[in-house]
Amino acid sequence: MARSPNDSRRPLTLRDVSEASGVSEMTVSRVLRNRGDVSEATREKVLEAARTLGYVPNKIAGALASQRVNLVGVIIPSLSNLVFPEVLSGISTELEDTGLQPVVGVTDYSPEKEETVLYEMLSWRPSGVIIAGLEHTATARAMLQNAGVPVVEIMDVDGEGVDSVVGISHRRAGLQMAQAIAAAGYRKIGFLGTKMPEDHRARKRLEGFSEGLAQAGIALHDTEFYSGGSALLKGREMTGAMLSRSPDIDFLYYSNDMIGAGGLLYCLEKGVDVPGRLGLAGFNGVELLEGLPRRLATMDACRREIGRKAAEIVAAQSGKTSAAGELVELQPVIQFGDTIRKP
Amino acid sequence: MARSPNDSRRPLTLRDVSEASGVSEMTVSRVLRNRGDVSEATREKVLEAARTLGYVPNKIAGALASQRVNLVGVIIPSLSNLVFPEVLSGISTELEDTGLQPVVGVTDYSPEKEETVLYEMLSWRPSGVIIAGLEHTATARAMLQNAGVPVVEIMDVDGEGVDSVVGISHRRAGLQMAQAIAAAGYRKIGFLGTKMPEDHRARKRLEGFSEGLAQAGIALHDTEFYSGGSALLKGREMTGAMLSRSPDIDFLYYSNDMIGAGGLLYCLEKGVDVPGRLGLAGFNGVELLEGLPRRLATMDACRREIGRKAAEIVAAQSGKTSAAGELVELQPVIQFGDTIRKP
DNA sequence: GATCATGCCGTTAGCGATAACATACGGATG
DNA sequence: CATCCGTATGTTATCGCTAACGGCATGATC
Repeated sequence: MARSPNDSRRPLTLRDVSEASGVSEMTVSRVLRNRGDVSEATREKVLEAARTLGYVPNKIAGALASQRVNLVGVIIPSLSNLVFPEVLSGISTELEDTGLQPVVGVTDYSPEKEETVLYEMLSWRPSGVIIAGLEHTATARAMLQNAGVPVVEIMDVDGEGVDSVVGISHRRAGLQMAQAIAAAGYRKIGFLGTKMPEDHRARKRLEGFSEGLAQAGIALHDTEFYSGGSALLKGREMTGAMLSRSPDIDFLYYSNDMIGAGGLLYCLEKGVDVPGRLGLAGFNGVELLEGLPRRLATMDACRREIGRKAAEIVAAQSGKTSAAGELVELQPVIQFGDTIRKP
Repeated sequence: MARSPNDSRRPLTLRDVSEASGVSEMTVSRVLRNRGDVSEATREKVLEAARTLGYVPNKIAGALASQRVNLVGVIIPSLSNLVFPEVLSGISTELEDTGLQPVVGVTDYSPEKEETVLYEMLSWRPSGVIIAGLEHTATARAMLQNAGVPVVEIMDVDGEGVDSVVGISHRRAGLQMAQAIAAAGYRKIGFLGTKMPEDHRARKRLEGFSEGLAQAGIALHDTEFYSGGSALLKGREMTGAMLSRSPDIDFLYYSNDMIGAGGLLYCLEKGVDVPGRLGLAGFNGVELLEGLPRRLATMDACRREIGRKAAEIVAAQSGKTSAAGELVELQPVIQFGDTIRKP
C-alpha cells in the first residue's frame, strides 16, 4: 500500500495550520498547547484547521525551542521478569496526569549496556531518570551526576545513591527470612537462585540470608544456581537435584517466586510433606502464587509502590533547578503462606 | 545530594567541545557521528575533549537538523501479559545493529488511549511504527496513513491493514484447535476466556473455534469469562465453576495459557482424569507451561518471530520514501502436550 | 480625558545541531 | 607549471517550534 502523507508529500508544519486558519504560527502554537490567551473564536478556527489537515505537532522542534521534554527515562534490567512491568505500571499511573511520560530502556543486566542505554536516553534530554539498582559503571554514575535532572535509583537501598533512592533493603529481606526460618525450627537449609553476578539484589538477599542464619548458629547447607530457561521448570529441576543430593535438608529458600513455585509443585507431586518435613520460601510476592495449590511463603518487594514513589519524586523535582535527594526505604513484610510451619 | 551539571551549571553543547579541542563545531559533529573525513589526530583530540567534559550530544537538535530520528514506536496493549515482552524482545534483537531503537507505548486495550499514545509517538517523528492489532479508531488509522513512515500492524492478520501486516490468523488458530478437539472425539466443549471486548484476537479465536466446532456438528456447550486478578487463580476458579455447572462437559478450551494452567492444576488436584475424562487446551505456548506437572496442549503464537519480522520490515523500509506494504502470515502449530487424548 | 490594566495576537530571535556548500592544501598528472 | 583531485576543515543557512517582548484595541479608574 502506498503511504500518503497528506497530499503534497511534504510533512505538515505549524505554518500550514497557520495559513489554513488565517492566524500567525504563534497563535496556532498557543492554541495547541493551551497556553496564553486566545479568543474562543480563533481557538475553534485553529483546532478545526489542525484537525482537518491531520496536523501532528513536532515535539522535536518544540522541545528544542522550549528546552523542555516531557519524558522520563526508566532503565531496568529486564521486561521478562514480571517484577519490572509492575514497577513500570506504578510509574505510569503516578505520571499519568503530570504531563510526563515514561520511556523504557532495558539493560539485560549488563553494566555496559546500561551505560549505552543511559547515554542514549540522556541524549534526548529527559526531565528525569529512574534507574534500577545502585551499581553502575563509573561513567554511568558520572553521567547521572551531570545530567542536571532528578535521578532516582530504585529497588535497592543497600549502598550509596547518586541522587534520590527508593527501594527496600534486600540484605535485610534475606536476613528477616533467615530469622523466620530459624525461629520455625528449620536447621538444614538450602538456597536456590540465579547464576547472575550482575543481579546485585539477589546477591544481597543471599548475603543477608547467610548472615541471618549465622546469627542463629546455622550455616547454609547447600546451594544451587541456574541460568536461562523456564524459571518454573528450573525450580523443579533444581529442587529435585538438591533433594537427592542432600536428602536431609529441611528448608529451601528460593531467590525468586517463580523457581519457588516450581519447587513447590515438585514437592507436592513427590508427596513431600510441606511444610512439615520440608519448608519452602520464595521472594517477590508475585500474583501468580495465588493460583497455586498451596500458598508459597514469600516477601512482598513493594514493586508497585517503588514505582509510584520514584515517579512522584521525579514529578516533584523536575523543573526545579536543584533539590535534595530523597531516600525512601520501604518495608517488605513476610507472608508466611502455607509452606513454613508455625513456630 | 546536590546535582552538578559539569561546573558552570550550563548544559554542554557542541560549541563547548569545539572550543575545548580547538576545531569547528562541524568537525566535532563529524567525529561524534563517525561521518565524513576527519584526520586521526583531530579525531583523537575531539574525543578526548568530549570525554573529559562529559559531553552528551543533543539528539533533539540533531534530529531537527537532520530530519532523522532513530526511534521506532512500538504500541502494545499491555506489558503484564507476558506475550508482549516477548514480541518486544524479538523487535529489540532485530533492531540491535540497525541503529534504530524501539520506544514502547502501552494502551491497556483502550482504543482512546491507543489514539493518544500514537499521537504522542508521532509527535516525535519516529522512523517507523509497530502497532498491535488491526482495529483502530478512524483517527488513529488516519494518523498511521499520514505518518509518512513504515507502519507494521502485528499479531493478527484477520482484517485490513494500513501498510504492512505481520501475524497469525487467530480465526484459523481457533478453528484448527476445534478441529483437533473434535477429531479426538470430544463432544461437550466449554470455552473460558477474558471479558474484554477490546481483545479482538481473543474474540477472533473464539469465533474461529465456534466455527470449527460447527463444522463438526458441535455447538459450544458452556462459556465463562473473567476480568482482572491473577489469571492462574481465575483459571482455577472458572474451571471449578464450569465443572460444577456442567458436570458432563468433556473439554475446556482456554483463551490463554495462564488460565489454562490454573485449570490444569485444579483438575490434577481434584483427581479429574485428564485427558481421558476431560481434555484441556490453552493458547500462546508460554514458557511457563514447561514447568507444570503435565504439558498443557497449546498453540504457539510465534511471538518472537512476529517481533523479529516486523522490525525487519521497518528497518528495511525506513529511509525509503515509499514502499509496498508487506503481508506476512505466520503459521502457528498445535502442540498437543498431554491434555488431549490421541484420536 | 489621561492612565493603566487586560485580552488578544503578531514579530523577532534563538534553541543546538546538521546539510550543503566553500575553502585550503599537498601532491599527482600532463 | 597549470590543472585537477582528494582530504581535511570551516561557513552559512536552515530544521520547526517557542520565549520574550511589543502593539493595539477595549474598557475601567480616578
